[in-house]
Amino acid sequence: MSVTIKDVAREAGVSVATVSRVLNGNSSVSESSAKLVRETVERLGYSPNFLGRNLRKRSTNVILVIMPNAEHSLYMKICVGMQTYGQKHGYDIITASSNATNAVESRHMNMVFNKTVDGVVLMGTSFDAQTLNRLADNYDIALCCEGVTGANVLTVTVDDEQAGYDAGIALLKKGHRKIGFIGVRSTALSATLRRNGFARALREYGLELDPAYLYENTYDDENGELAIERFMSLPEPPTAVFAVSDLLAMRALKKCVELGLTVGKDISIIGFDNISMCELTNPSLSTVEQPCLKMGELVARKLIENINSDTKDNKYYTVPHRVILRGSTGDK
Amino acid sequence: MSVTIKDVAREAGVSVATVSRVLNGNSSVSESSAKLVRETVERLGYSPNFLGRNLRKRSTNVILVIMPNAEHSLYMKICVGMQTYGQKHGYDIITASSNATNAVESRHMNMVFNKTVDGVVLMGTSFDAQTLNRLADNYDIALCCEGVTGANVLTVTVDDEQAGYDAGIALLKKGHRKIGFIGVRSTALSATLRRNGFARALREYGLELDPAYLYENTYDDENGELAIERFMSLPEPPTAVFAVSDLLAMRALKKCVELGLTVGKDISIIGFDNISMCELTNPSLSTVEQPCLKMGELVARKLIENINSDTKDNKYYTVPHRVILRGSTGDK
DNA sequence: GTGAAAGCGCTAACAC
DNA sequence: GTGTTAGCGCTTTCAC
Repeated sequence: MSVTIKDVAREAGVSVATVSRVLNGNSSVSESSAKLVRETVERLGYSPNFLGRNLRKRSTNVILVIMPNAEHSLYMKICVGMQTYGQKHGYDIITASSNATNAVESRHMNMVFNKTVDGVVLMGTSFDAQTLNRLADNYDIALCCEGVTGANVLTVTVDDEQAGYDAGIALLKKGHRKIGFIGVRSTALSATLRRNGFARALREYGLELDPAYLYENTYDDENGELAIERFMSLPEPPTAVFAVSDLLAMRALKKCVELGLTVGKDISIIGFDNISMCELTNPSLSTVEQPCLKMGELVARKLIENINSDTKDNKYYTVPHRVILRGSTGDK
Repeated sequence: MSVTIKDVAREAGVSVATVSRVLNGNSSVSESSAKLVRETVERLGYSPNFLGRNLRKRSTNVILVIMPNAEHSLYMKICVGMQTYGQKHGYDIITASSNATNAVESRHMNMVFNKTVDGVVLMGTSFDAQTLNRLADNYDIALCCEGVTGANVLTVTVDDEQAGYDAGIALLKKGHRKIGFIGVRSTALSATLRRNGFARALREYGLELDPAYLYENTYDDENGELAIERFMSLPEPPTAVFAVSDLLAMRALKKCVELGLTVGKDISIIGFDNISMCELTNPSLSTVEQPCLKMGELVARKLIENINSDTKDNKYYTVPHRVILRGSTGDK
């Protein structure tokens, strides 16, 4: 049924080694044999079986990305960046989603253990530092978007603390002094770092992070709405809000509009990520951009370098973020 | 370095065949050997190499999904549905994006040819019917979301014509008679079918599809805005708009708001897909839901059945859609 | 119930 | 420049 290298060799009247050489193009083959082989490959519609090839080579040139939520366009954009780099260097990127559960994440990690893939990128993992370090000893793994304290593992993120600071400064510069913070309470570092940076910005203006202006729960966008409800019930509601994700911010924005507020005037909102949807809200949403393509390319490059080297680079890389002001933020 | 079945066999003092039998649990092995093997597997941290296993079994239990645009949450949601079914039946789902270009799609198809995956689902393909039929003869492939006329290939979509009809009727029932249509001009069937259904609804109310109310270009969301600009410059602008995708509809909605229109009152808008973002616009967006999870499960089930059978089911399946009315549609 | 051995399709070391 | 052959890790027949 399926045509193999043997069939090609027999048809072309050469050995399988010659066919293999032509296909891989590293060893020297006479032009006449090469031509003959290429023609035969074409004629039979032969495509090398990668299971055989990879088994022999002990590598697959495939990288797995495990993400908590495949419906979040941020992650998929990063994958596009990885693909861009991977394509140029002979690697395929495949994805799997863990629904942010450890059990599913572990299941997918089997693809690393059983050599289905050469390496894995974890976009926000449920593994702890100790586990990650143990894994990194034996396999090529990288973290992206979300670092883990104490994990001595290749990591690519934005500088979340600085990004939080920059978002805060952007609002402070617009004259806002009462600023609500919609965060996430979890083991995840990034949300905490963003809050820390935000608090640093406030301090620079002689302000403290008022607990009343602090709403922290999960990334579920419903919390954007709940936060606004809480903030607006205060005697002195904030005039601006910083949310650690665009989805939270969008839901907050929607709630504000429903409450009759003019966003960008009565209240300013800034999100985080710069998903494409930011430009489709009314008004469009200010945000802190994560350079997804750049992040994807960097993590792919570093991971592939690790795969092909015996000295692992387990450094922590940060990529530049960028505050983007749109209609949802205005002067106080 | 990597521990193999041989190591386990040696350590446990049994043959590799016995280890294999224990691992696969089909053949009969004495309880004592089985226990011994399991303990040794545990102790050595053994994980079977899938390349070896798959090479021998001539299958990988992996299905590839090729989608034109990985950032579209619709596709990812369908993948979640596929995963749900796949997980229960021992299949992994991996994804790749083609950026809607034939070259990239073809490149990814290599994973099918070289046996890296057992089958493939194409979410809107650039291959023509003839090519698809030829491929389907030799490989297990399925189309999802978007059928191809003349392709005798397993396909799962909503009934696009009926869905277009239902969307039209929903607006007509609200009293609208001047309805703009934002469509897509391409080889893709679905957009055309939706327009046909929409036209059928109009005819039922004694109306014709007015070319002035017809804007057809690409899925690029910018067209939502351009369409509204065109419609609103007409002497008699439409009082409602039906767009063949939520993204087009959202961009149209945004433009209407910018023009000072009250969406849901001055103008009604209905989209297509029911992506989660529909509830985050202001007002929230009416739409025609594609049952992503159901579609994913169905296409996974049918494709896996095909993979494991020698008689291929190449039928065209439709799944039920649903009109969801939200704030963006109101009475005329 | 268990082991020996063949072989899945391929690459690469070795011989010529 | 080319062919022969071992072997990647696994499953599965075939003996016993």
